[in-house]
Amino acid sequence: MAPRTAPDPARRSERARSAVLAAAYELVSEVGFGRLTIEAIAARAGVGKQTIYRWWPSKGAVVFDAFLAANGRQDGDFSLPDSGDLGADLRIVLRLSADDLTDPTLDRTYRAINAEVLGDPAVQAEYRTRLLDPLLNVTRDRLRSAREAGQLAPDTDLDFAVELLYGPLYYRWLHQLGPVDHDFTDRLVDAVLRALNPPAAHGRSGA
Amino acid sequence: MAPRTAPDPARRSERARSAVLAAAYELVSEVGFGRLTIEAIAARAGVGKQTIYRWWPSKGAVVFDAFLAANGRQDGDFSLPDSGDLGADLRIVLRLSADDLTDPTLDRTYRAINAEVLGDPAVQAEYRTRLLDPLLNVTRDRLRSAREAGQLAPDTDLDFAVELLYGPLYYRWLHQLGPVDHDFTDRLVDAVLRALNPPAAHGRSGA
Amino acid sequence: MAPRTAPDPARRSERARSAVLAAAYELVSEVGFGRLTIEAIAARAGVGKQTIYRWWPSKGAVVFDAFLAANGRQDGDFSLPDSGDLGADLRIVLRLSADDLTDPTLDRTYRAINAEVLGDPAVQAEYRTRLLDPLLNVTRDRLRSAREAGQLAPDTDLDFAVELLYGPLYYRWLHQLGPVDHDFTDRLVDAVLRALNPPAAHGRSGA
Amino acid sequence: MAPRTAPDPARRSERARSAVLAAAYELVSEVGFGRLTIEAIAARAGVGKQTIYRWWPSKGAVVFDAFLAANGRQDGDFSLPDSGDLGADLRIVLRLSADDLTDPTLDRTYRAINAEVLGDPAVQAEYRTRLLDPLLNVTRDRLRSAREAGQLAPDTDLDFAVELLYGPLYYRWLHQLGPVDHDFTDRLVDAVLRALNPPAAHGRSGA
DNA sequence: CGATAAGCGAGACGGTACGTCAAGTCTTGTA
DNA sequence: TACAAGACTTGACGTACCGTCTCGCTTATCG
Repeated sequence: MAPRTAPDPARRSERARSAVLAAAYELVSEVGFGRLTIEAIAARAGVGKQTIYRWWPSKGAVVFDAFLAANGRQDGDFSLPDSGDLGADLRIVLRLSADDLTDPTLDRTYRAINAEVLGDPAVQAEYRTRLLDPLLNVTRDRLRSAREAGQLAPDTDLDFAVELLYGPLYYRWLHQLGPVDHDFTDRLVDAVLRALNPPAAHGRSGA
Repeated sequence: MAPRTAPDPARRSERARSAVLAAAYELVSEVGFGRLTIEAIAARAGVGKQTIYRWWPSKGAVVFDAFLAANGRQDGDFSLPDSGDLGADLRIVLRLSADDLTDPTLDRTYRAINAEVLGDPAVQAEYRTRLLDPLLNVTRDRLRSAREAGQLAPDTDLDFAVELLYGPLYYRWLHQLGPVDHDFTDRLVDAVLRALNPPAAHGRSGA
Repeated sequence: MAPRTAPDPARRSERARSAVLAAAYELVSEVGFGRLTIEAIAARAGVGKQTIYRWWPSKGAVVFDAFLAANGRQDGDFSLPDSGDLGADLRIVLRLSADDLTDPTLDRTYRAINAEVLGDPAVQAEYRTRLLDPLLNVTRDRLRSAREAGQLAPDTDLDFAVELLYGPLYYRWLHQLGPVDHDFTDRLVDAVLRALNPPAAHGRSGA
Repeated sequence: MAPRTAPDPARRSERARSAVLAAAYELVSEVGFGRLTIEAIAARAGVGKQTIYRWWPSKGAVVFDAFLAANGRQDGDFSLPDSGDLGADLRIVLRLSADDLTDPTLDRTYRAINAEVLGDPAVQAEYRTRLLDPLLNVTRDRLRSAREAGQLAPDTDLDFAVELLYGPLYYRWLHQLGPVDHDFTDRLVDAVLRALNPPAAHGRSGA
């Protein structure tokens, strides 16, 4: 009944798919997302435009897939260490995030993606499910395990905690308010842990 | 030295200028920044395209000016209350920020501007000087007065404190992680004050 | 060697081609060549501008093709009658030319084309090869056959003769020096034949 | 009552007038009529655009005036020699015409003017009265004096004769059918005289 | 195992918007 | 009040890409 016969994934050309993703990844870091065109991707990839339109709904989706393919988060295989020392573990993951944001190529691509996220709810949804939520989830999991271990108050709002942690990092990076370095992320972790611990929690994690 | 003879601001038509800004402001909230076109702005404003190109370097700059003109931050005339109660004062300003971000029209325009900021360093610079820095400055001033009043530790890093405050708010709004309401901002203020005033507050800050 | 990848004529849309030519032909006779725009042709033809730019180098070339398509000289299939009576045959062809020049639509289009010819050497070259030379050639051929039949002096300069014939016709038409009618062309043929015949050619043509 | 107050010729700036004409004349020979712009004329002349629009109705009129001003035909002061030898006198004037048409600058300007003539009846009318008719008139006068001297038949159609003379010259020049040199014009004069004086010349003209 | 239907590259198509150019008009001092 | 200067509205330019639509040409099941 569907007038538009959906393409058959079984017959999809792997060669074309990866050429498109590679071309998109290169181009977005060369010219930025705004100046990136489907035609340029097709030309660089040696692919017909229709092949792109057949498999991706939008330019954002292509770049997105390209980013995921190049940065290997697509398999949800990453998690936080759990050394028992919450502060140490958070410092590790925030330092890694800072390193990513600081890498020139990733910085550019990240900005491109964030700009798209701001402008297109569909892209935002995909960004959430494929990139952001996985990161927030593993962080939340680590906080939960700390809460269960009694290192955080039983009523700690984990969602809120995660936002306290990543919000300032993201804010500083996006608006270039200062260096996104390990000193900053370490101080950030300390501050968030202070905020999360009730006043009476004298003995505390840092101790 | 200028290769392209610059237009003479003295001869600029105020009628055209304000018509453009009004049209841009309306359109960006109607169709979003991505679907906004210079031609549509010119048509709505009853202005020649050249008049826009003569006075603004880019679509982003027009929208930006339109936003500033409509939201009157250009005169730096706003500041925080200073009731003596830091927490109360911060709650007020964060609530106002949340209200702005929640207003449907402002939300859309804000996203458009932020997308531009991400894509164009020049736009970002203007965003910083004309919108963001004034806000951060008045907030920092309030924190400073609190520090001088002995309500915060003398070595409190005010820049960092400001980022702790606005970062999570912005993060939640941008990625739609949850409702941007007064409950959230109130809890945020509390958390930040806890982070700034460590649990053993008296002992520590007094040390 | 071609820097700009040439379009593939095999893929050319016949529908678009003929719609463009028809629109151009209509418009040039409606508004004249000067007020004719590519955009108007594209709009009338229901065609994208790019389709015109893809296949024709200039507005003049489009109008030109339109004229040829509408007046069917492109196949060089026309020739002069050869009744044996040179004067009679020339009178026929000049009368036909005069009729063309007198037709209101053709007049307007002809003027447009001639104006282009004057302003653009490339258009002129095409005008020569596709419109003018074919006409001059068949006329020259008829004169040659007359020369071979002994009706003209053996040393008659055929190129010159042809110019004597069409020059005054064209001149009168272009500058509107008088009616371009059969009386005029008949007298013109007589005059040219007198000019071509040596003084001693007593008995002949006029007799 | 007239809403648009006509400019007062008495207050006209001679400096501006001649600067405009000079600039127009230079530019038309540099870039051709098609690429000539009013703005360029104004800029080159150091004149406001409005000054041009105030005194000339169209680009064609400016170029026209410029041409006349530069080539001094505006005072109708020229005429043909009358040596008593019609052929010799015609050869002289046709040679001069050919020289004009051959001069690179005049050629370009002439083509520009003729293109305008073709496209605009108003320009054509002015061309007739200010350039073409004066030339045809003096030629016609010379032919008339020859007719009165019995060198041409009493019933010779002088208008027709003039067209026979200039038509082929103009035709060859415009369509670049061959060299516009003295050999050509001399042969043209001979041919026209043959056409006007039929073979049985003596008998006839003497009758 | 050969037909047949899909994905593929290529690229022409009808469109929209771009950023530029020049048209002709209007405004603002200056002499 | 004519002038130089130049900003204004208008409209066409020629270009870049959009997303859709044929084209032949592999390729890889299935009848």
